[in-house]
Amino acid sequence: MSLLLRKGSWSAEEDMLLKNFIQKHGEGKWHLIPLKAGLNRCRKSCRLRWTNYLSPKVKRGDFAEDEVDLIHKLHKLLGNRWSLIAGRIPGRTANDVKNYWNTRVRPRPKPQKQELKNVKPSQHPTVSIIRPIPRTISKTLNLYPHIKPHDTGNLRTSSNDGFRDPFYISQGLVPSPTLSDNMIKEYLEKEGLDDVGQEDNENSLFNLTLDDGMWDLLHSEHIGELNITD
DNA sequence: AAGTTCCTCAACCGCAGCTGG
DNA sequence: TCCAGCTGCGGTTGAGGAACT
Repeated sequence: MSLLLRKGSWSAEEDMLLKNFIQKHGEGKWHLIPLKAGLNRCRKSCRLRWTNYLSPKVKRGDFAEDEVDLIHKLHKLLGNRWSLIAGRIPGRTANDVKNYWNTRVRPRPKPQKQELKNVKPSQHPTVSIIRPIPRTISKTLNLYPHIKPHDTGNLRTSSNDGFRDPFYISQGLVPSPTLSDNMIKEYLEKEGLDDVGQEDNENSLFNLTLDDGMWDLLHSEHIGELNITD
């Protein structure tokens, strides 16, 4: 007899089963949930339900003004990298941010039926999709073995020399460039930004997750040459 | 009051990256 | 090196409630 997995909205009972399982076993064991929690749901559905709705970390309600501001700034830098953006906004999930952006910021007006009729096939607009250039980094490459891998990739202020600590992208195996305050200031001015991300409680200007797209952006036309220090 | 359209957001789908055998 | 399984991500859909006619 084949076991059909349930789809659609979650019941209160299912929520309770999922909560109980995660309280007992912790997050991350998604493959065990359908088996051990007594839930007739696929593991993807369970993970999504927890991360987007049931987790105590999830903040409900409307976005505050500063959250909206941050979303706009980060989207300008990162594009549709919803999980990265959400990672900078405590309590908000990638789904929240994505939904917010698609419904409030980028509402697509539905074309009227008459308008559709009037558009000939040859007049359909062409849309170019620009994606970040994929960059493969060897996991065994470590140019600076004396520096321990850093797993956050956050940009932080260094001591008093005007330069920021080296940081590491991805798995933290490749050293990043070091950016001077002037370089960052120049970048923010060019982009019309006053600040990005969250204030560090020390003396940093900002604390920004630098992913591949941002790396390429900084590395190419916006900042110019970057220093690499050891 | 009833029918229709619009809007929101939870949930699904397909794909890519990672990991371990 | 290949492959299968797992996880996480972004794009999209659709149910259901609100607003409008």
